[in-house]
Amino acid sequence: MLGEEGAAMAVRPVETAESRYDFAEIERKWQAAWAAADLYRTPAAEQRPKYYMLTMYPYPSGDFHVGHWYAMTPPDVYARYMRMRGHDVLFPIGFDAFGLPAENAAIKRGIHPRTWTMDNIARMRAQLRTMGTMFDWEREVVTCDPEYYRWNQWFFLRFLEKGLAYKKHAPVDWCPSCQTTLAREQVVGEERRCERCDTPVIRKDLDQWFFRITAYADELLSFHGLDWPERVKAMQTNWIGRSEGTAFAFEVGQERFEVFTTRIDTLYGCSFAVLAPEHPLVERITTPEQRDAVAAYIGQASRESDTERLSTARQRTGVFTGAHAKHPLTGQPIPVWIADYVLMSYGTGAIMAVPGHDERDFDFATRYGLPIPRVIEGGDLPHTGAGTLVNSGPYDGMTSADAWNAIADALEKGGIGRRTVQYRLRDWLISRQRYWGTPIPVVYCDACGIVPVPDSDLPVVLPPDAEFRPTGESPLLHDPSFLNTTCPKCGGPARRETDTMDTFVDSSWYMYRYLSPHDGAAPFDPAAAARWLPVDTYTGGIEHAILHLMYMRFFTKAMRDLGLVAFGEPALRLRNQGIILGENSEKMSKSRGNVVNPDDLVARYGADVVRLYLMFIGPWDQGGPWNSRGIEGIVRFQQRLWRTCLDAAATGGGRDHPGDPSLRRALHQAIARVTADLDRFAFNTAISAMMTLLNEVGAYREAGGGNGDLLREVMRAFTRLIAPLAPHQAEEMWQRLGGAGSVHVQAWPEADAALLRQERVTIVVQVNGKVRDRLEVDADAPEDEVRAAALASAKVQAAIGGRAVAKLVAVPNRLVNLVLG
RNA sequence: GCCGGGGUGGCGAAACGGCAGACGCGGGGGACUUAAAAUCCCAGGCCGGCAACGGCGUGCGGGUUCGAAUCCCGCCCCCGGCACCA
Repeated sequence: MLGEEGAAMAVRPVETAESRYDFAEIERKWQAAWAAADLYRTPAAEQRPKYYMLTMYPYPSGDFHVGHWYAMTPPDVYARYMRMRGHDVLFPIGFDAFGLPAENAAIKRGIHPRTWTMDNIARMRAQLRTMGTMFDWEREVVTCDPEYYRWNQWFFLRFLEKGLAYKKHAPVDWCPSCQTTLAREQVVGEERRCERCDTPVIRKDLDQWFFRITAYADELLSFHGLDWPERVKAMQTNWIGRSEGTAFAFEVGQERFEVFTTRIDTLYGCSFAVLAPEHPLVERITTPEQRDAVAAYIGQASRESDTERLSTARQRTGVFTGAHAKHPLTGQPIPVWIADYVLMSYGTGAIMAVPGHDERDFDFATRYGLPIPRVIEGGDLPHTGAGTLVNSGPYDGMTSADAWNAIADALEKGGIGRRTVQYRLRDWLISRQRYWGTPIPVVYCDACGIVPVPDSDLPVVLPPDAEFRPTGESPLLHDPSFLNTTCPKCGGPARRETDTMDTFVDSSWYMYRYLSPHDGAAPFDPAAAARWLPVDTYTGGIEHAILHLMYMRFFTKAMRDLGLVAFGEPALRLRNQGIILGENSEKMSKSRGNVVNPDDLVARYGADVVRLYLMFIGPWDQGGPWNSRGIEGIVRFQQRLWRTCLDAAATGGGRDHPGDPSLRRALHQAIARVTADLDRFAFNTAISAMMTLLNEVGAYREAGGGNGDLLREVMRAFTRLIAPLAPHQAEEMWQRLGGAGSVHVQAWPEADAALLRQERVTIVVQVNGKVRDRLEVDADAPEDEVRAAALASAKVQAAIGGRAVAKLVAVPNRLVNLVLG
């Protein structure tokens, strides 16, 4: 071509071998450059507003799968974005390094858990680097390091002092496969299976350590000031299970037992009472004639597993104790039964039965021929709703709501009962009968009993030369050097606690440890905490909705009450990722053969494309199936963006073109959209806005636009917009476009409202709400002008068909609706 | 049963109460090429029609409104959580 191109000739970038974007080379280059320049070090001095971006630290299982990439990309994007928006960003990473898989590897293959764990961590660190993440590795936390877990022990001791940690003999859940007890939260589903390994748990009576999370039950119900998904809040609320009711006692001769009810308004309908088979009073009140039947029933109930008890749920069974209790208001004797539909673990383990107005009591009464009185009018029995009271002495004629209060008042006045609140939430069982966890820092002394290990003796370190037995028993039980110690109080011989802590203890406060990961004097540096906490945005999987996220909230509240921090919530905003499914829309698994390996993807497409594609699939909290065709669309986008960038760099001078203003407007529209979309974690629409902008640049070139200055202006801004999502390519583009320094420390572009304004706008003309024509008019044209133009339209006139226009609705710059009479 | 979230083209999905289907995938047509790949362009909800155009369309039935995917009421279905919780 000679000199300047023919004026109207389309100028568009051409694909050549040289213009192909070489992701492998470029990604390697910039990852090395960033590391050498320490680009992602958290700023030490306070200069700009802080932003603490946190993602749930991974378990070092050995390899990241594509789900980890899906989980890790948005926090990285957001951290980069907030940095460009002018914040000092803290974006740390670490490893949740204690846990059973490491111990299983030790038992099976003779590798020490520490070796297994640290090897995995090394491999996963490298993978996280190939993703192009901006984690600050200087702050890495590895929870199996004594330097970390000593502070678990320190917190345990503080909790012990505060009465927030205690030991109790209690019926607990035991996983026979993991060979340890579990917290109630770790037993899932109707079949009561171990959350980790899916084995049905069994009940055991053991001495175990608990954290008193129930002390914060009410406070945990308040999510005030938290921007968390409804789903998570609902799950926690449901788990805590608060219910308001009335507690009162029944007298049985000299004995008495308390019951809890939420339906005190139905008290006059109580025709019998039921105790849980395990209730301590059963033995004392059972009459001699009933003794054999009761003993047989209790024996049968205790032999049955929970699963069996549940499978016969519809067939309610029970046995009469022979005893009678006195109705607190009528004084009538009512029979006392035992039945396994009453649980010892909830409320008081005893109930007042109101068969007329409760399904379960109705079934039971029907089966055993007990009376079913009606105390609320209307409908067939059982009638469980509210209504007007009958057969209720002085309360007849009252509504349920009024009677509820009146009867509660009467019981309180008579000293018989009181209003009270019950929770389903139980205290957090933290004892684990495993080796690979934090030793619980107490010793047992024959003279002094349970003695806490003094702070100065921390950490209590796991013995490194443990012997892992094929039986799966904790090596700590058989390690004399660990087991035998002296009592810190009396100096006599003592024995160490061999239980270790639930690994959820580790994860309950790791966001604090990132502030000063090597601090030898305190769990975290208070000055750093004041600067950075609480976490501004926290991301992770929905599977932790109850477990980790509730424990973490509890820890922060306990730390606040210990005077360690000034706030009560650790994370202000929470966002959950969805799950990436296999190409066949099923869960990815080796057995299904639909696993997508991220290392293969990175080798084939590069990290930027994988990041972009994962974010483009759809709303992040929704997840979705992998699509190997879909990622090719992102490859095309990447290549087209690259060619457009080279083209912009090579195009000369400021040759004006009539398309210039609309291209510049397209840029500012894209800036506005991408900014708003990233703010709301809508990565898919942010990317589509960038694709639209790229299409606009293509159309501009297609139409002969050749203003090189404008093209570079657009592409420099574009480069900054895409920098959080495709950090490597953006860095390379930034350099090619003549930008100084790293693109990742540039200021985020700002949309100019004046440039967003259009000179001409398209107005939709509706007749009776149906679109009949479109008009192009000047922006902000006066209404009567628009109205005249609308009425002048032949299409509109045809639709009106000579009828009268009764009403005209005009929305400026948008539409006119003609309503016919 | 209770709680939470959904239901929009062939597919993934967009849409402050104001042009439904942006953006992308797939399929279709075309340009370039000896050919293919790559790239670029065009069309693209469904039905009728060569077309202009018309009708119908956001799970179903009502309602509010000049105007509803969006708000309200009543259902249906799907996903997730909890579930003998007194």
